[in-house]
Amino acid sequence: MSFRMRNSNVDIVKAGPTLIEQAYDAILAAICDGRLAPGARLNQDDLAARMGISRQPVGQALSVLKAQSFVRDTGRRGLIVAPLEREFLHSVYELREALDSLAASLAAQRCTPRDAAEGRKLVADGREAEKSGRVDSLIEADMRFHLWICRVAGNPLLAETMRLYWNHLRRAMAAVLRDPRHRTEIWDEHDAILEAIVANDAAGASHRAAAHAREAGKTVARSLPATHVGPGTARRVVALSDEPQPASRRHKSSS
Amino acid sequence: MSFRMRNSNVDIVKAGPTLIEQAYDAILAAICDGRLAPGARLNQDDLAARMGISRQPVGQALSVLKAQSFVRDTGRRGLIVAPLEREFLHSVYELREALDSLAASLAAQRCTPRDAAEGRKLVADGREAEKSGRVDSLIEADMRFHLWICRVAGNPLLAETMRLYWNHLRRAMAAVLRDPRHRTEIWDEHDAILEAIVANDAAGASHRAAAHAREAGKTVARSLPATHVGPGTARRVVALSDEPQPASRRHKSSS
DNA sequence: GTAGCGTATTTCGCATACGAAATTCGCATC
DNA sequence: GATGCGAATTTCGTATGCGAAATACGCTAC
Repeated sequence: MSFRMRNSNVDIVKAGPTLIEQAYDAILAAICDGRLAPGARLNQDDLAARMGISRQPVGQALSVLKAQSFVRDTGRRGLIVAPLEREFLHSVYELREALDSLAASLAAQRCTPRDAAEGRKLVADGREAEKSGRVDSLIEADMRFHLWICRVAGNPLLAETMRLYWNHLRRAMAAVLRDPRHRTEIWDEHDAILEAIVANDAAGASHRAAAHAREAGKTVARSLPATHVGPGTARRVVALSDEPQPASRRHKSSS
Repeated sequence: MSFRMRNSNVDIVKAGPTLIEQAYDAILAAICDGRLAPGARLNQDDLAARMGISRQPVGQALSVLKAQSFVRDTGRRGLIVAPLEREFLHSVYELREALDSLAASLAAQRCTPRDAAEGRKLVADGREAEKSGRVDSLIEADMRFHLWICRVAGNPLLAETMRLYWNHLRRAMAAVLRDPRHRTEIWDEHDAILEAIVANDAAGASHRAAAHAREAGKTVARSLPATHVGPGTARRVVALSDEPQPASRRHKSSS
């Protein structure tokens, strides 16, 4: 038996990443970075073949993604990637404002020097990404900074909820950041939030975070004038792996 | 979750409730009203047999419930009903305070006379349930009132998120309401929130809702002193259906 | 050319089959 | 009686098979 003595405890037996989890991660990543376009039709057989696994784990992953509004039932047959709808993103931003505000407030009450150092590094990374001009780097830095706040806030449910919301936002942000009118004060605002948190100024951090989220929401609303970038787009899906994998790979023994 | 077209001429084709959804509803209901005790081990075969279906839809339902923290991986083999942990409920109440506050504020800005009538009826029902003294009726009335606010708020994502949180809270509330020290001002506070919403007083509604949630959280913390009502309890599960169903029922043709 | 209709194909939901990991039980040993 | 080891059992993850519903296709009639 796999008894592994650590210095104090025995380490928790972690169930290895199952194909379900891998499929979930892969599909979600593809949706969020746009490789699976909004409105694109999702085919279980197709996805399974691309990943070299059977339909079963793909179906389970899709069930979860459906519950999280990343994919949507067409009513007839099959699923589509959730369209980028203005209304829905408005909903997300409304919640985000409340939750970011809460997170910043809590983080300000719990921020340790170690946390502060980490936060400062994340802001520095963000400014770096801003200079580089690469959109995906910017989005990632943005997301990391805000999820850092959630982690410092010490509320796991808040962190998990925001992880989901951010994956929704990521889909829209690519469009926003390509928009020439996009805001350039983002990392100054982040810096201000950070310093309020580090200074244990809960009210200040909360207020700044709410204002930041509100502005971000406005920017997205401006860049997404169409009701939705919908099913009509029907761009060819380039997902996951273009070549169907040999498809036979018994269990996880070969991983 | 599902966006609903208002006065559209043709009605949307709704895919009938699949066994996955039925299994999800059944298991979630059993968890929330305590028929499946916190910490109880969940067996796919067993659940499937009780419901007279195969493991496949049960497994998919459990995947979703796991993502929503209603069940938890044991790490080794199988799942358990999530224990009622004080820390986790604290997390839920922290979020609830922020979201109820938001919901009340939005609802106050959108409340129509028709909504108001509905809300008043719900409060009346709640007072009735309070007189009856039946714990499950009280919980249901409480939940309905707060979800009414979310619906009036007009943010579908908020409503769905609060639906999940309330199902977590329901599990704890049975214990709280049986506690003789439980608060009796609940429906007075509800009434005050309602009247602020009806009067379009966003700030007042928001403030009262936040205070209400904060008090509710304190009460739960008081009634759940133990770190968790955990796996040790191991009470016999009386779930769903005690007799294993004949188990053969081809497809959904017989539904 | 278009409309109507019947067939073929796609694709999902669900059931079942199979292998692997891990627990449980039994048995032998000290 | 307690302990160590191996076989039987449990139970999950995954693959595959099957039937149904809906779409897509093709054919015929006008």
